[in-house]
Amino acid sequence: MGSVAPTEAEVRVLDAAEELFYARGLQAVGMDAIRGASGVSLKRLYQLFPSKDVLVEAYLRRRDERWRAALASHAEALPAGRERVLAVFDWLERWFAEDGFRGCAFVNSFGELGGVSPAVAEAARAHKDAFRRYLGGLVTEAGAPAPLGGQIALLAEGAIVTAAVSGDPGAARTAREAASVLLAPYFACEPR
Amino acid sequence: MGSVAPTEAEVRVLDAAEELFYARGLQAVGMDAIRGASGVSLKRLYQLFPSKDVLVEAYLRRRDERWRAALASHAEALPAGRERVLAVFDWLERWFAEDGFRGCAFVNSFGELGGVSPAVAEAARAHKDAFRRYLGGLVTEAGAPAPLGGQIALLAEGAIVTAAVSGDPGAARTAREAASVLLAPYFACEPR
DNA sequence: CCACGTGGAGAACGAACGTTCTCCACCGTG
DNA sequence: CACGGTGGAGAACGTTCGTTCTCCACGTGG
Repeated sequence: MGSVAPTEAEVRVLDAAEELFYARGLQAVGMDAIRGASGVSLKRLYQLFPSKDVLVEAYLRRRDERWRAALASHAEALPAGRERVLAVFDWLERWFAEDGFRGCAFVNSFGELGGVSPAVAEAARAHKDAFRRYLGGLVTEAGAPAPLGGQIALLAEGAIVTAAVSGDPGAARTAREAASVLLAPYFACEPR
Repeated sequence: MGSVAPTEAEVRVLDAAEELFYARGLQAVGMDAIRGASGVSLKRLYQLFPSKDVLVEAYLRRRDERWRAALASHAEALPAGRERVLAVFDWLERWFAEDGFRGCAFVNSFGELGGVSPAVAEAARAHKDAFRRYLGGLVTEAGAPAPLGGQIALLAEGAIVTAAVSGDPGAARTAREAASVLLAPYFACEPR
């Protein structure tokens, strides 16, 4: 599964692609815009990514890895348990408040091309699956029953889409409170 | 706010637009495809909807009205109260299991064009707002505190996006169970 | 100096698409 | 029959975009 070390031009292209695709959508961004934003010539761009589809898939792959790594690194600053589960929602809230937040890149891509591109649909499915499994792990390692992971994942998904469409980062806090209630029976006597 | 009675051609165009836009996305469907599916000539199509943007907005407007009316008509078959709130998730489950279900048309449209078309972003915002307010009404008329409406709305949103991306209608049941737990404290002694 | 490969800038090409225009068949009225 | 208006089929137009091609400047090895 190893990618070789990416060249600097590759990084610049992927950075530009991520910024533009996420902000404006996949189809609204042309290869020319990516060339302009990355400063990489069209010829080199097509050497690195032989078609736009390939670039879109690379964008989604890198975004998936980075997003989940950032979440994990935030959650794992806390000891396993209830607090670590709830920390997910704190991380979401910070994300929602970032400039240019526009929801989940995978949900957006799925909405745009999921009906027409199996590769995009599959990337979204895999990302959401990994997220759900990760959350499930947090929940069971906290000592709560596994099915609760699915419920808490639903709250997180709902918060992401609601924060995106309504523009209100507070959805994260609402979700956190609901998750806290769902978790409560398994941590009966601990405070907060 | 009255629209005049729609002509038969208008209905045929909107039916075709809804089917195609929902299944494939907004930008992936050309005016020619809508003309073909509706059997209405291009000239007439442009008389009825002077541009694709206008047609997209009409599609979203009609879909919003119909979707919320269908939900309301299902929920209101039950008496106000806890059951009526939970009935929302039963209705969602049936929707998820329909052929061609591909998530929320507004979330999909927002993902595709929300970053680039204020009209689409606003349509999605308004739809989600109305849904949240409706659910809030169900919750408070059941005697539960209003903030619970927001939590339950998050579960519903999460179920919709999860069912769409993963293809599993069971997300509705997971959400229903979580909602039932959140509701429980306010209906302490009733069964099921 | 020359041959040569590399890479950049941007023109060019072909397809798709939104929108408009042309042409014609059809229909009701004098 | 002449005539005008309506609407359909689909060609045409202009633009955008993914992709490829042309041209040239530059640096390297003989």
